[in-house]
Amino acid sequence: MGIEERKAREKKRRRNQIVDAAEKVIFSKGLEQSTMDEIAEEAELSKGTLYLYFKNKNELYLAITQRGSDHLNDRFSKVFASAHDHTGIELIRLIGETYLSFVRENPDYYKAFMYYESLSDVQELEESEFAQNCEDNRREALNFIVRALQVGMQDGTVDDSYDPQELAVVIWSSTRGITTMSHMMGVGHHFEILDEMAIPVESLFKNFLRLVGTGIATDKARKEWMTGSHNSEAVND
Amino acid sequence: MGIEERKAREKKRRRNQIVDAAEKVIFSKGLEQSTMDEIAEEAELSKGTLYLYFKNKNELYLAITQRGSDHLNDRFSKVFASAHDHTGIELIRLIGETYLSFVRENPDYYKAFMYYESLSDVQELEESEFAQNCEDNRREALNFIVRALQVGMQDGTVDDSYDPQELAVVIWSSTRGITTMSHMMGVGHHFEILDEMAIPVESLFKNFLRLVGTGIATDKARKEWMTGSHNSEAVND
DNA sequence: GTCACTTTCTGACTAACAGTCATTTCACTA
DNA sequence: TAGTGAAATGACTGTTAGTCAGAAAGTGAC
Repeated sequence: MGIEERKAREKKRRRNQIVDAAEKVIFSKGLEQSTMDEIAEEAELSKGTLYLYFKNKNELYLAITQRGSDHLNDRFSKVFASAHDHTGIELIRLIGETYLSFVRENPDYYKAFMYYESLSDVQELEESEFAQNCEDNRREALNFIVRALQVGMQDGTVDDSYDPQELAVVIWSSTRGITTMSHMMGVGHHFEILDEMAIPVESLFKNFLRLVGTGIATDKARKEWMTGSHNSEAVND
Repeated sequence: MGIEERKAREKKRRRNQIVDAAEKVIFSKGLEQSTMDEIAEEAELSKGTLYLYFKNKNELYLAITQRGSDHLNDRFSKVFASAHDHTGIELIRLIGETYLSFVRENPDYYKAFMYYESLSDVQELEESEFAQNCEDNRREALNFIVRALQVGMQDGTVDDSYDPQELAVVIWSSTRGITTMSHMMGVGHHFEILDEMAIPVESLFKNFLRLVGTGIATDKARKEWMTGSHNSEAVND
C-alpha cells in the first residue's frame, strides 16, 4: 500500500520546508545571528519540531550545505554530459569556469562550504548523513577532473607525465584557493592589497587559467588554451 | 617619567597573559566549546577583566589570529633576509615551503586563519585593530611574492610576460588552497577520496610546485626547478 | 461512529553562557 | 594616612540551544 510511501514523502517534504525556512533566515542574517525560534516561525512550525528532523542547529546548516553541494555537482554533470564535444584540456577549463560561476552566483552556499571545512569537530561530521552526501559529491567532482585529465592525456592535450589522480587533487585544491579568494572579494572582505592593485576577479581567474594551462598542457594544446577563454562556456542553471 | 611607559608595558603584559590563557583553552577545546569563564580562570583573572581588554570573545580570538599571522610573517621575513642568495624562482619555492611547514607545525593558528576568513561580519572585522594587523601582514606577505617574482623576471628565472602583481595574487591564492587541503588532512578531516588514492601531503605539494614551476619558469630555469625541491630549505623557528 | 494505539507536533521549561555594571581593591600621591 | 582614580571583581541579566511531558492528529479494527 501507498501509505508508507506517502508518509515518507511527507517527511521529506517537511524536511525541505524546514531547510527552505532555514535558508531564508540564515542566508539573510548569518548563522550566528539566526535563532532556531526564528527559523521555526518562518517554517510555521514549533521549535520542538525542528529537532524531530534535525539533531541540532549545525546539522540543519549541514543540510543547507548539502543542497549547495548537490547544485554544484549538477552543474558539473552537465559539463560532462557534453564531454564528447571537448578535448581534455577544454574540460578542465570548463570545470574551473563552472565552479567559479557557481561561487559567484551562490555566495551563501559557498559560505556554507567554508564553514563546513572550518569545522573541527570531525566526529560530528562523520556521523551526519548530510556530511556523507557532501563527501560523496566531492568524490564525484574529483573523479570528473581525473577523467578530464585522462581524456586529455589520450587526446594529447594534457602532459601525460603527471599522475592524473595526483594532478587532479592539485588542480582541485588550488582552484579552491582561487574561488575562496573570489568569494571573499565578492562578499566585501576588504583586501586593501587587491583594492590598491585594482585586480578584478576576472583577471585573477584568467591568470590562474594561464598558469595551470602552461603547467599541464602539451605544447600542441597550449596555443589553443591561451586563446580559448572567451568562446567556451561554463554551465549555469 | 617612565610611569606612563610602565603602565603601558603592564597593560601589554596583561593582554598577553590573557591571550596566552585563551590559546591554551581554545586550542585544546575549540572556540565554541571554550567559555570566557574558563579562559578567565586559566588567566587567573575574573571574567569582567577580560572585557576590559577585549571587546568580546571574537576579538579575543582575533588577537590569537594576529599572533599566528605575526609568526608566519616572521618566517617570511627570514626567507627574504637571505634573498640575495637565491634566484627569483627559488624564492617562490621557499615561500611556498615556508608557508606549508608553518601550517603543518601550527594547525591551531591555521584554523584561526580559516575562521577569520569565513567571518562574514565584515563590519566587525574592519573595526578591530587585530584584523587590521592581519591585513597588514597579508599585504606584506603578498609584497614578498611580488618582489620575488620581480627578482625572477630580472634574473631570467621567471617568465616576464606575466604581470608580477597579478601573478602574485594567483600564486598566493592557489597556495592557500593547497595549504588548506593539507591542514584539513592533518586535522583528521577524512577525505575518503584521498585516503583511497593514498596521496600524502608531500606528494600533493611536490606536484603543486611542479605545476607552478612549469607554469611560470623560463625554459632556462625549468630544469633547475624540477630538481631543486630536495636541497632547498624552508625557514622554521 | 468510537475506541485504542501510534505518530507528529507543541511550547513552556532548563541549563549554559556572553556580556554588563555597581561595588571593591589597590597603587600612588600629597 | 586620607584621598583619588585606575584596575579588577563577580553577582546579575538577557538570550538562546536544546528537552520533554503532554496535546493533537492520524490510523485501523470493530
